[in-house]
Amino acid sequence: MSSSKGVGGARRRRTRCRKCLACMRTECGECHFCKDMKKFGGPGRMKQSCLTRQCTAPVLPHTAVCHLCGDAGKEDTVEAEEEKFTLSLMECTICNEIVHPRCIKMGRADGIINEEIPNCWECPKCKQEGKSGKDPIDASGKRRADNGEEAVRWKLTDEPVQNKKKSLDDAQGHKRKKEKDPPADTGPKKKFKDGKDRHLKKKPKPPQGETELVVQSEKSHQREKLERFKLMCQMLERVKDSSSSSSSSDSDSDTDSRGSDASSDGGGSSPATSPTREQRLAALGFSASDEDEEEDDDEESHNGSSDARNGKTKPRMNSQEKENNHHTTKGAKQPPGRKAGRPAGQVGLRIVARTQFLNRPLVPSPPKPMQMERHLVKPPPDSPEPDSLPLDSGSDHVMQRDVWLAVFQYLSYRDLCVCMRVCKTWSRWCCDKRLWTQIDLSRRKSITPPMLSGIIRRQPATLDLSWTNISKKQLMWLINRLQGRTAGHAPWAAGLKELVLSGCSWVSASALCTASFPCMRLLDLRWLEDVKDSHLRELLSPPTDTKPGQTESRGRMPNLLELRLAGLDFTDASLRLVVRHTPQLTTLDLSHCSQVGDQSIHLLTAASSPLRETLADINLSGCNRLTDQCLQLLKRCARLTRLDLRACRQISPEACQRFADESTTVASGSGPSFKCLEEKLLLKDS
DNA sequence: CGTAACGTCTCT
DNA sequence: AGAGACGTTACG
Repeated sequence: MSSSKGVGGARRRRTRCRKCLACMRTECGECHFCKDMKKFGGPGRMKQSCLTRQCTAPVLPHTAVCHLCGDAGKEDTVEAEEEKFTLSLMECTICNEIVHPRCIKMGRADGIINEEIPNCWECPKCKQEGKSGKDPIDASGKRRADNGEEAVRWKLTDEPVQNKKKSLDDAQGHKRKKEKDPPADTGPKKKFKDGKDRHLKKKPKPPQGETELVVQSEKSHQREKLERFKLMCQMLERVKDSSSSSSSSDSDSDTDSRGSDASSDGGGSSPATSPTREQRLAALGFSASDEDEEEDDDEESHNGSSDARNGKTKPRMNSQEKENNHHTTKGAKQPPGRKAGRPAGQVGLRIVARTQFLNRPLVPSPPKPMQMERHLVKPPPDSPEPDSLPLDSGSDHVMQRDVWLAVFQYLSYRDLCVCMRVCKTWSRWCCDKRLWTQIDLSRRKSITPPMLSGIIRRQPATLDLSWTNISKKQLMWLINRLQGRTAGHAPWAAGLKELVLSGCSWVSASALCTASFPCMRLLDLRWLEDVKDSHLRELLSPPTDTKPGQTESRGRMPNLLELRLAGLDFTDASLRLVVRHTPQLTTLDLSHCSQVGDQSIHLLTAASSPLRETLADINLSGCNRLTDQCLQLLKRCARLTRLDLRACRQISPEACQRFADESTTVASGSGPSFKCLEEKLLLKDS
């Protein structure tokens, strides 16, 4: 209490935005905090928000006003973007002052805007003064980092309040207080504590054996940069040569040209672990290996972006989480052909691991509980700034961003990561979400907070998390930030279109039950652990918390085109829900579903089933309850072009052949077309 | 004024 | 470091 803080007024507490998906939810009634609430029969001591309702974009309170002019935010009064900005209230994360940028005669470019949190920046004054936080420890970790990550933490410490509180405590002889605060450092010390996320404790040293670039000298580092730069220029030349023939332009579609092997191949069940996948992992900030992980000291703490807003209260793992984390650790369901060793000498991959994953432990310890409840991750810009590449000379490189991006789109994920090391600008550009439409983290032992924020930054349309031990909390966190505006989620999110969760546990996948997915086209739940009918019911049934006005409730994934349920032990009750709530399915994988029988097929192909008209591809391999009879039923599927009946013990090859033959005779009208079946019917194998 | 819950404190 | 407690703030 030695001093009142020099700048800013009393700190304004942030409050719910009331617009994000989380805010729109109703309380789950099941989480730790809900159970504490009086309304749910608890003592009401914890006074925390429901875990599923934690706001992803907390705003300044309505009563907040400009420190200088005393007015509220006035961005609504103008149209132009920049003007809106100068008239909005901006809160400085360092001095806490809330001002209209206009009142301090500043514009967007003058401060460091924290895009994770509305109305939040490091004000020009603090920026100029080189302040970067209130404590030196902090400073090291929260600067804008080399790779362009802006690691601004959410810190809402209110020093005046603290002081106030302290004095209050002193006066009252606070009951809870323990007498151990050395008077001298009380003030500053408390500051340090704000946000327990401040565990920026010394970063672990790299293990002795680690070499690679970590021990590179500054000189060779520069040289390396130069080499890469040259390489890129050569590459550009090549691209220019070839570009005349190929119509590039749309980078989205071009991602395939980089040899992406994402989930479309059937994702999780494929045992292959290609280098490309690893490259992507690496690109997300992970080294290619499952096991490795050196940490090292670095100027950047990626942690920043995954910091808790307030540090501590929120992030708690409920027992379910623990269970979840635990269970996958045991690796109970490893897919066949799991990669054993790690590729050696993946320098590029290492580089990334080093720059982005400072907070990972030295040893791949069992997955840590998630601490991301309130972590806010900067939404990806449509096209990362800046527009051009500044050179040391002071001028800009002749090639503008678009040209560079045209080059980048030809790079593998691994190479993109390498490029991210070249300079800050490249680092940003390489995070362009158009370069990252698919992200594959399958078979990662642990999904870490940095990986999660890496995903959010890149906003993939396709996300493969199969055979990982992702926890429910993590998945919920992701979902909240990957859903598009159509869902009323993070408004900047484009909307996840394909999600692969095969081999995960139901406990984790149940996170899907907390949201709706209007954009979702493919959902892969194959070989999910511990799935019961009741679970699928929860997932497939329309959300119960529909708004009062809503009469018609829709399923969570009304636009799903492909659903993979292989290896799950559900009954026709669930299948009925599939028919009802995912009415547009064209592709359905029911292979190795022990309960699927002729009756199931009847359900799918009944006159009342919309799937009868939409299904084009059905995988029923390994469904041993199916008999020859189901083939008659399957003829009802007008659009069927592919049917997999391998390993169906009770289906005779003869019936199969007959089915194929007959299909050829009903060339038009109701039956499947001759060509398609002949080509694609997978006959019972020998 | 009552309810929700943010942010920080203490305890283990 | 995590969990729980609680003063305090935001808001209807």
